[in-house]
Amino acid sequence: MSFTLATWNINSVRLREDIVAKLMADEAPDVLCLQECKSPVEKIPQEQFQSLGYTHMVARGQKGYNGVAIFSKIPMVEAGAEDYANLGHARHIAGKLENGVTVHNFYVPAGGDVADREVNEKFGQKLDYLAEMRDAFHKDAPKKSILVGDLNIAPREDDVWDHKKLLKVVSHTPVEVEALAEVQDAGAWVDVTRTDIPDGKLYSWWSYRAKDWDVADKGRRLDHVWATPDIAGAAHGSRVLRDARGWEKPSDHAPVFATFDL
DNA sequence: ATGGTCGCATCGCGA
Repeated sequence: MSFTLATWNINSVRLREDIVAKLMADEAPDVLCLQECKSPVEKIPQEQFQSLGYTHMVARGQKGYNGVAIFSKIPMVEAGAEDYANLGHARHIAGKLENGVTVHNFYVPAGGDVADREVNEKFGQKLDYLAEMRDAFHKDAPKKSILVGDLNIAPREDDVWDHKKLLKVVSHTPVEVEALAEVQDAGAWVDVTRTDIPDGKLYSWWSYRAKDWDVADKGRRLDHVWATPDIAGAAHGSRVLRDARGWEKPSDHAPVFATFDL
């Protein structure tokens, strides 16, 4: 069977219910992973999504901040949720699809403005979160798994609009890039997006602060689709739906897609 | 070099 998965930092699922529904109607991924839902689970607007065929949901939520959800047309059993670095934040949810594939949906801490844990506690929390992700995948090797989400790190030079200008900017510092590589190595995760689209600039986020985001194109690839080696070869058709960044009242992130033929 | 924009626990904070 074949299924398509998308990941999207939605920046409030309640405010943007209609563009989530638009994505579901127009693009119809079988599985849609959202981050920054900014909603308690019980206030996630499920009715419209169910009517579009997304009859299965697993989610973790909190009021105002964070929050992750997986909507699926494929039956799903919840496999769990972790609170890495003990932040008490809703940043991870995992679901197991009935085809045996486990989907991990992450919202890694952004890390604040200063890339120094001595003066910026949030940066330390980001590094701690990544270290605990690494340790968890090292301890329990993932199989038949997909990891997606807003990882808040753009690892490659061509994942940012200007590598040199961003070397000291949180999301592209060498220490973060190394920490993300350690997570990836620990689970033997394959970067599906960059396997499919190996060359050229590729972004999934553009700041709200640039009114001419499309022309200026000062983007970063913060949103990722990874898979374990046993299913990574089945992946194809990766893309960023850049158009969605220009929709009415947009999120500052665009959805990232991949299809798996299993 | 600075400030710029969003969303919500809304006039401060996180992104």
